[in-house]
Amino acid sequence: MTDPAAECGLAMAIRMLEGKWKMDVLCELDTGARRFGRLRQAIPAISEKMLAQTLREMEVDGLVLRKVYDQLPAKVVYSLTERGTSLIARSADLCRWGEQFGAPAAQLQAAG
Amino acid sequence: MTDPAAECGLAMAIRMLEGKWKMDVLCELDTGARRFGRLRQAIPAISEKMLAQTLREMEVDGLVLRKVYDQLPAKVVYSLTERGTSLIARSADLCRWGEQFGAPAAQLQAAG
DNA sequence: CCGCATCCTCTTCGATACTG
DNA sequence: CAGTATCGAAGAGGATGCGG
Repeated sequence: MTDPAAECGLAMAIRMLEGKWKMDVLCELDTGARRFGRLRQAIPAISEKMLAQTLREMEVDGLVLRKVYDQLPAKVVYSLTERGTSLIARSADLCRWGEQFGAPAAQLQAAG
Repeated sequence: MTDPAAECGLAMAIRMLEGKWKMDVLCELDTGARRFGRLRQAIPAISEKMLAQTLREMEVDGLVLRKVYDQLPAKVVYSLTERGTSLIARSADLCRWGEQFGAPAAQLQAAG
């Protein structure tokens, strides 16, 4: 673990965001707090298993807050923590970078 | 592919950076152009296969430039493209975010 | 309604051996 | 020196069924 990349804060941010569904959940929760079922509707392609797993990981990383209401039927509301929202805010530069340089990459792949 | 996350430039940047070795190669090449063997020395844990594969992907994404010198023994030099360097520059905010919020996450995992 | 358990598949990655 | 080929292990992710 003496690699310089391991010490880089960017590497840590990438680890929290990599995976098939992290960005989808992050984007959805950025528009407001959501219940489990509502998230499933918003991300139709995701399975229950992966949604639960993704939310757990993001909760452990401190990106997502999980609030349980003890009632029947069960009710759980997910929302972004301050850490989650700050992550999005700090990603603005990189987001614009992707929008600016995204297209050429697809062309390279299509040509190759 | 109608997910909002798929259209986000950040998602594209993440895809280019995710994977076990992308950050290591990016950080190393950020310090200057390197030959294949030199990169292996700098990242001891990586295998030849994974280094070659990682470099290929980054080349396809337009992050890395691969320059071949037709001589014996073979000589290939890798360097960051302007796109690659701009990616690093635009990641500064996120990097600081990771340094700031990184430690608490490890504590959460250790506690859980 | 929320989410875990199981089983299965596909991709990723590591180890080893081989080529120009 | 700079890769490619092949094999096998490990993990991610999908489908389905069950429990609180």
